[in-house]
Amino acid sequence: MRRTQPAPAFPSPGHDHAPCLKETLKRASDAFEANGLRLTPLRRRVLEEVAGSHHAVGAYEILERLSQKERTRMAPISVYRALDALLEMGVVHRLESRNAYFACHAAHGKHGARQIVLACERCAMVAEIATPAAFEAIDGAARGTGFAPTRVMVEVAGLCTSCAASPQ
Amino acid sequence: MRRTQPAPAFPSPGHDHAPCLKETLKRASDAFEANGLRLTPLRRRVLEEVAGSHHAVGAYEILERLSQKERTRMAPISVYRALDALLEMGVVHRLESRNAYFACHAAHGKHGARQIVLACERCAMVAEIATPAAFEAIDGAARGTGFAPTRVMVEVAGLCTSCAASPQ
DNA sequence: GTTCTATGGGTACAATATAACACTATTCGC
DNA sequence: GCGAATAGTGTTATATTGTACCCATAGAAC
Repeated sequence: MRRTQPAPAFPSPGHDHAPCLKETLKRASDAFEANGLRLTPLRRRVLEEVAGSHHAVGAYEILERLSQKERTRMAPISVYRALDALLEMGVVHRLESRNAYFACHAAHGKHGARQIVLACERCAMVAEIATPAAFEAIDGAARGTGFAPTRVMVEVAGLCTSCAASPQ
Repeated sequence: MRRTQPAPAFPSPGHDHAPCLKETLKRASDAFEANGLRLTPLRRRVLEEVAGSHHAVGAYEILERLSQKERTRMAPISVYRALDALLEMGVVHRLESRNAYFACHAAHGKHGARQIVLACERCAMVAEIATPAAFEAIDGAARGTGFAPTRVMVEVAGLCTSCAASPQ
């Protein structure tokens, strides 16, 4: 029975992350293929950095990590191009309030990311949760004014379970 | 009776903006005073630029406008400091998805800005509307995961009434 | 093969935001 | 009044984030 439970929004810090990563890579691979594009080595490496944890990371942090790991000197634009492709495929999202990027660890519905983003102010851990009622209320309110929404962004800053529990 | 209607979320482009501006300045003045701080000339000038329309403006745009109007050479940090003070008072908000700032043209409730932000992708016009149901759903969903929210940000990108109606 | 699109290397630069330090202005207690 | 504490601003330099532009290569399409 436990296997049918959804993963908790904020996995414990010590959880086995390998399956999370593997699944994200699989979905990325599928998404690119479905669009006639390629999950190239560069894109894959960038995705691995982003999806290597449940934390949001900055583009320049990705850049530094890759440069160190591979002893190459990458240009920022290379990372941004890879991120753009991954964003386009929906396997990576941007945390607008922090100029950072995080992997989507759950399959999206057909309407794209209708999930709210919870981002810990202390550790930068990120979780997405489906919240249809919120999006319905937002859509309704927006349309009620004559506004035609194309993208809804909900980001909640606060403390994740671990950080709220730990002192200071 | 018309005078008791709330202002429309997106005022018509040709509306008389003077009352909007005046009201915002008044609320700013009150807010600073209530906190033992001052709406200094610098802060007032920055606020006038931001509140001079219902559009979101960038910090460097404010900087350029002020520099031109007053034939002075201002440093970016001066604008940012004024913006910080105005943000702190809640009379200006930041449009996170566009690194831009806009004036709050409506009084806040006691719990700060529990309003969703509608931002036109074409003309950058911004409106805020209270949407309690959305925030309740978001709070509930977040707390349900053990997350402790401190700030909820809802930004909706799309087309405002005017832009949706005009061709292209 | 030629052509088209996708991909990415490289250089430079644009856009946004802040650090650090010095100085002035205002308030508050006496 | 006067000194101390805090708020506010000027100045210089720099950090952080993101793009423009040009061109080389690779793979698919015809």
